[in-house]
Amino acid sequence: MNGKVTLKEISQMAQVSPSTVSRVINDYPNVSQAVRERVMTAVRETGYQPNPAARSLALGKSQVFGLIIPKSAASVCADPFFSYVIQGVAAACKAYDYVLSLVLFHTIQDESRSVGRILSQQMLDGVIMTATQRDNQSVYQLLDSGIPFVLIGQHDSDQVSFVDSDNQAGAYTAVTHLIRMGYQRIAAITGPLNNLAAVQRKQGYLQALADRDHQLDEAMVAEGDFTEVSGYTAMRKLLPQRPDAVFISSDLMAQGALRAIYQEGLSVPDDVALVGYDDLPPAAQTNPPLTTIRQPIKRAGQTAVETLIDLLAHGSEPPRRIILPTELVIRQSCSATRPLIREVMH
Amino acid sequence: MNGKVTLKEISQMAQVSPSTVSRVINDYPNVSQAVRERVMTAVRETGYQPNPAARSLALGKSQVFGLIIPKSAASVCADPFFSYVIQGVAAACKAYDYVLSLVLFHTIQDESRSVGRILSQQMLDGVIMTATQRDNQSVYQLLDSGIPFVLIGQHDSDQVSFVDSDNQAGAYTAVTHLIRMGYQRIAAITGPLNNLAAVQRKQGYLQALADRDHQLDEAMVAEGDFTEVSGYTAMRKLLPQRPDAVFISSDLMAQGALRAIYQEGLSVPDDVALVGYDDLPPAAQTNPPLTTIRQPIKRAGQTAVETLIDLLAHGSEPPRRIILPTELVIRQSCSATRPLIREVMH
DNA sequence: CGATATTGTGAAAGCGTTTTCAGAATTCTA
DNA sequence: TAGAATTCTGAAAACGCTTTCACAATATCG
Repeated sequence: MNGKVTLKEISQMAQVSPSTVSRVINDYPNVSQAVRERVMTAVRETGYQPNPAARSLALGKSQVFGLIIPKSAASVCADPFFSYVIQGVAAACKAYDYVLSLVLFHTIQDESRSVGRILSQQMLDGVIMTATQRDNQSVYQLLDSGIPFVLIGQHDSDQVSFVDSDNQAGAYTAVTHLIRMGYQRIAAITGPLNNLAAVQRKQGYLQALADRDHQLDEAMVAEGDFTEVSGYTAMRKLLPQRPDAVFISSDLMAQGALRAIYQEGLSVPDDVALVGYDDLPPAAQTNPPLTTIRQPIKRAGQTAVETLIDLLAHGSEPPRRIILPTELVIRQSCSATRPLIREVMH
Repeated sequence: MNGKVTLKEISQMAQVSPSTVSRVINDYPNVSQAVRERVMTAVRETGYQPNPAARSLALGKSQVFGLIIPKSAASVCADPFFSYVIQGVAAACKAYDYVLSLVLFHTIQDESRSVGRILSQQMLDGVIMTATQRDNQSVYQLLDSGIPFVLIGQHDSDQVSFVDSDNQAGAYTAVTHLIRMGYQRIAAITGPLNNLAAVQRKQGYLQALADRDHQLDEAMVAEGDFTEVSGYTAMRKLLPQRPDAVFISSDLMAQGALRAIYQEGLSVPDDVALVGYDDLPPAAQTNPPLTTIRQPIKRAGQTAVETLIDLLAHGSEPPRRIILPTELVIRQSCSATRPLIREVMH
């Protein structure tokens, strides 16, 4: 139908100046009722929509936020974590009247070259990025570019604003729970250790063991990369050590671990207890349902948007560092009865 | 660092006119080598990035495509289908040098009000939308707006360009497979019947039964809404009819059905065989792995982008109607040995 | 009722690009 | 080597909006 009627044409139809039309469509005061109505009529009749590019140009801002997810295609699809991040960010953008522009990087080479292009292809008022490898350059590129910028997850640089959950505390809680339940040989499957969150969760695990005088056995720790398959592989590596419980740094890896355990004909939680991390819906649908650490992922997305708006309003200094709490969710993948049995056995 | 150096400043630094700078940064011919280098130097020194809003305004296009997913927050997160659509569209956008803007509608009220706002908030060169309820107005709004527009999934209107997979044929293949395997009491769990794809799959089911002279029993068909929970509920409704096989219109619902079956202490495929639809990765990770109909979802996303570019280049008439093939993927959720057993029993 | 504050309106100058047009400088042709 | 063809370059007008400024019209005050 329309698509190309301009403000000037409206102004002619309504017999007023362009300035006045602008005032009307932006709801400014100081326009007489009569004129306002004449303009609104013309707007309605023509289906006029202001041209966003022109508006951005005049205003010097676009009302668009970018969300950058530097992950391989496969991971983004397979890991519901990203669905929730996207969802949270999208919802908050909408609530605050921003448009969301989504950028998925597929390969790492892709990545560093692309940050510049993203910024030049589109006028973005700010950027949110999910955490990435520790040595990744994109963070510095964004920092250098001067664009307001919030990371979901942490980074080594202390200049970045970020939103994250308390990884170490979450892991600590999970492992402490296992210890309290009486498990003795507690293994761990970590995320990729070039990822800060993975490191922090591992530290929580180690700390919990240390605080309760449990021995650390290096062979009881296997590194995964947050994928289902890596959980499977790691668990196969761990099984010969005969752990009676495993703390796993993501639910998705826990699903892989489950596969490996069943394949050996063992049962959960009787032979091996499991605690996961994330508490995304699939966690409740495994068999048995997973005990896990709930991360408020959607809320992190939302908070990231709010933080970005804060940066826009009050400047990027000092960087905001927001840590959201986690929560232990108890389901059936570690037995509630086990400690009783143990005590009887003593 | 930068962020606000303009073309005009570059032109002063390089002692040339703005027109020439524009020519250089857009790689036009007819610029002397000397001048070109002077300009490039200035660009490099300042870290100049052209302002995308100004460019869009001058060019009359933005290089931005919108992807609209009119779904509740919950479904988008829980159903990997959408991850794959997003992934496919994002990858293709990047390949063709478009920026992707993502819009998730959370509620239906949201939806119809919003289409107009989306178009006015951002300058979009085209829109891709995933299928929605049949009576939904958004499609007509988009059509009316005149913006180039491709639907992923079909619609009643014959004016829309769309990309879809062959739902009816896929379902037909699945059910025929079950019949060939010797199953007799074949039930179905459909998607929400206000969704065209759901209807087409149901029709494929009915057709396959009819073609092989199987009786249709209304009580053997239950309607779900593509969610896990609805699969669970539907399966519970179906179980009293003692089906020996069920065709389920999405893998996610099949997972729910599995839960219901296990809860009754029955086994798959010995008591009930299952065929799903989609073949997203979770399908291979269920226990047992799901036989299912593979839909090329990522490719549909990619094709949608390509179609949109085609519309841009050659106009929207006539509407493009693209149907992608599906494929039967055989795994363990329906027994390969069953027909033999049956024949022995006869 | 004249002076002053307030409200309503339009002209015009941006915002940062691209592009058309014309003119200047260079190269080619015979 | 004169003329024509070609290659470079810049001035200026768009693109469609917002906003400042000035001014007219109206309302308010003592």
